[in-house]
Amino acid sequence: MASPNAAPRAAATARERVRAELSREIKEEARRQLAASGADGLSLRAVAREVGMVSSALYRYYPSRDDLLTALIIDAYNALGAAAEGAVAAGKAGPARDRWAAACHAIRDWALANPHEYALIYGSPVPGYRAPEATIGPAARVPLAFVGVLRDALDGGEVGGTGAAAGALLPVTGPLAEQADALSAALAQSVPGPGEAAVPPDVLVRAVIAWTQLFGMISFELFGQFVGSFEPADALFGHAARQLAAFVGLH
Amino acid sequence: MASPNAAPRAAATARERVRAELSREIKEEARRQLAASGADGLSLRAVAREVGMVSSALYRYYPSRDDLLTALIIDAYNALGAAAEGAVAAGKAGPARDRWAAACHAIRDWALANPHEYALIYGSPVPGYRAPEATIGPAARVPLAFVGVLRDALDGGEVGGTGAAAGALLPVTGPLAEQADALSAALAQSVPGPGEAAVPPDVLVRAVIAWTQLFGMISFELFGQFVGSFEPADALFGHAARQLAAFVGLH
DNA sequence: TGTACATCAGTGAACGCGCGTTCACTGATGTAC
DNA sequence: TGTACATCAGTGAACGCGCGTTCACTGATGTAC
Repeated sequence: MASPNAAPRAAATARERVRAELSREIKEEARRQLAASGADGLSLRAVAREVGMVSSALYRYYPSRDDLLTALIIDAYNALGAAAEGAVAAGKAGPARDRWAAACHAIRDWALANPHEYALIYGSPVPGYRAPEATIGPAARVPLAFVGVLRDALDGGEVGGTGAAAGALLPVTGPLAEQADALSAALAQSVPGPGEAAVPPDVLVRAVIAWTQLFGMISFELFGQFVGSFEPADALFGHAARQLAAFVGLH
Repeated sequence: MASPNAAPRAAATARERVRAELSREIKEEARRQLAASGADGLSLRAVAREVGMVSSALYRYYPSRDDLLTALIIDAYNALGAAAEGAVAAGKAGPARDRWAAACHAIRDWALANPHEYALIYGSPVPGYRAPEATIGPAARVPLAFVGVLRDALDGGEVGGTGAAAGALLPVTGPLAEQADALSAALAQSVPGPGEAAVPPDVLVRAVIAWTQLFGMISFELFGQFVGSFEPADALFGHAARQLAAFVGLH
């Protein structure tokens, strides 16, 4: 803001404010079209039409269709990440297992409310589109929210240790153990976060399994693989969320 | 074949054989384009060009682009189903847990070898396309292959009963239990199959969880969510397949 | 075996559509002195 | 406060593309007697 080579004036000029406003408005309309008809239904010309501009004018705001799509992808990751983080934070007082399940529910709720945005980030890749690096950070928020739950639980002694329950758990060995160790180390140093305990590899691997299960189940629900069996999937989802939190070893 | 109102001659006429041949050739070319550039890259005109026909001629074989797509979807489901069934059958002599894991590996291998066909059936729905009833049967082959493993295992006493291992397993109750009961009953009567034992609801639910985990993990691998952590995912996959077979309760 | 007719496969032109992107331009808004 | 100039937003026309589908047509292949 007040840095030497920032905007010419400390406050945003009128032009800049209008520009930011219109950028937002264009993105909003694009999101509306995405929600209505999916990523393929997103057309620059249609967005321009709706915003009341000529199509070429959009190029003053987004250099190409892909850039607009990238903005939507980043927003979607951030919205979903925020939902997960919010659920975790809201459950601060309760047991770790509940926080984990709450994050799962928040993610599902968001996905059901925003199916096309979900499909955009977790469905088949958009053909011809290559996700830029800027999406990596926002995409990591959901997994990091789960890691946050794990760390808090580790700090509070809320992981594993029931003994009997561990009977059906397979040991993590070989190359998988190496990958998990490396990830655990990377998390410990790059994300100082609240908890200080490093996540043990076997817990991390079980968490990854739970994480993939979550998104597999949501995708199946959204993409129609449950028709005629577990539809509506609310009961299945609630059970699975709790079951997998238990599987991870959370109390 | 020899029924009264079948084809005019018992044997297919030359014309019919040519027609069947060309239908196959068109579908093959369509599959090639699908594999090369995904469902959106599939264009009737391009297929016609490659097959050496004028685009309108395709309409003698497939009434519309959607019908061609449907044919590809059915083939994909059948190919994947056959792969899963084959893996199960090949493991007949071994323990149930291995048969389950073998099916998982067969499915993943197929998905990695045919990513666009996988995306076609398990990725985000193709916009504007509505899957006809004819896809239901082929789509059921994979889940039914898993059910087959469960039934054989139940017949052979290869499910559950370890006691200690069941500690981390949550009971299946309420509406979920009802859905699972209904599905179990439907399976028992509509698919007589090899095993005679009905699948207990809690086993069925755990199997569904394992099933969704499998596809979640494959989708994450294929769609790039593991980059930088568990890539390559071979070790993770092998572990997860065995771990979830154990989770289901298979020996 | 031969002729008259019906069926079918494939052609080529056309319809109507929408798309992403570029480019030279006109005004309006801002900046410097 | 006023003028000269630079920056920027938005216009309108155009380029070049490919698509799915329809339709009247020409030949070739089959069928019936």
